[in-house]
Amino acid sequence: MDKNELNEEEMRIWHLWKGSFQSIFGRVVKEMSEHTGLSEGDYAVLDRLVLFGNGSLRQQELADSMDWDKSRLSHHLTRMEKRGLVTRKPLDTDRGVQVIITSAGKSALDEAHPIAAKAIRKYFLDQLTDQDMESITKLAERTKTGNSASSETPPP
Amino acid sequence: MDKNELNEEEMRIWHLWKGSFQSIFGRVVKEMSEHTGLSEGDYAVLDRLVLFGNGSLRQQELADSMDWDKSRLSHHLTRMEKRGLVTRKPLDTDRGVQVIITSAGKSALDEAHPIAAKAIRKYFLDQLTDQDMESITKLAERTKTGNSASSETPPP
DNA sequence: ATAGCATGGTTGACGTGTCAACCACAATAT
DNA sequence: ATATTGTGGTTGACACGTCAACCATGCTAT
Repeated sequence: MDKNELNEEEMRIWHLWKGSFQSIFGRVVKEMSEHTGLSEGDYAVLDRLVLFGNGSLRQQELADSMDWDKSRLSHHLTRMEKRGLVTRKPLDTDRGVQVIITSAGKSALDEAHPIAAKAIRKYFLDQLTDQDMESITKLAERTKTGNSASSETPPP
Repeated sequence: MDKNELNEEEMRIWHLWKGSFQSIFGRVVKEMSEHTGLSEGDYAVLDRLVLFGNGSLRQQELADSMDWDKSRLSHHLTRMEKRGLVTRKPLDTDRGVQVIITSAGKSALDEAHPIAAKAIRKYFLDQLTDQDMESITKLAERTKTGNSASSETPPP
């Protein structure tokens, strides 16, 4: 096999894998955002705030738990703050910032949960065989890097 | 099982699947763009131009083959044109537009091919067992929609 | 004291994506 | 003649992501 190009079979696998992920994931995300007004990022932020911080986390912890860099999170929180989903409060102990979910954010999250669950079932889980699940699990283990902070059940 | 929420196991599978795709795909794309200056979209456009059109296609055909809407493609081509990777020429038969790869575009594509192949091998193919491949193939078949135009070997 | 560095964040510029509105023109329908 | 619909594409606004530069502050080493 020439290491510098892919044969038919290799291409096929790569594109099937890429294609099914993007198609399935796209449908889930679209259904979520259409029915809740929350983007994937919004949902991830809100879910972590209540799951890991009981409603608030410092910005750096939030960034780590999502594997987002600080800049991305800063921009995203600015947009979310503008929409009233979260608040930011500077800490005095430290130069850190505390991110706090608002009641509007909490409501949005509560509404989003069942919708996300249904979409994930419909487009993903219902299509999986036991073999698929085993395969997914093992591949994830095999390709895991120093996957630090994401040890608990994170959002979609 | 409550249809309105996901249990631990369902969550776990969903996040493993999402996580490994994004991690692997991210590494491939990053390696490609770092070593070639082409984004995933650039590469996809250029590859289809030569593969399906021997160097040129009308814009609508290109859009269909990539499953991009016309607006997305229009914006992307504007940027690519600015960088000298493609040219656009209006057709007189029709109100269509012909998209033509430039020699710079062709060179960039030629350089990108082996780099893409190596990255896809390193981060994806080398990690797959036969069972994974079977699983990927079957899941793709199971979730396929009216998948119209993308019948041939498309780029990353 | 002061220079260097790490921490925690913000900002601006720019590439990428999506949506809705628009435009030019042709083919039909009323 | 005038309106409707379809085709093929552009445009502007705005959400999202990434990168590099910046800022304030505190810690360490000289």
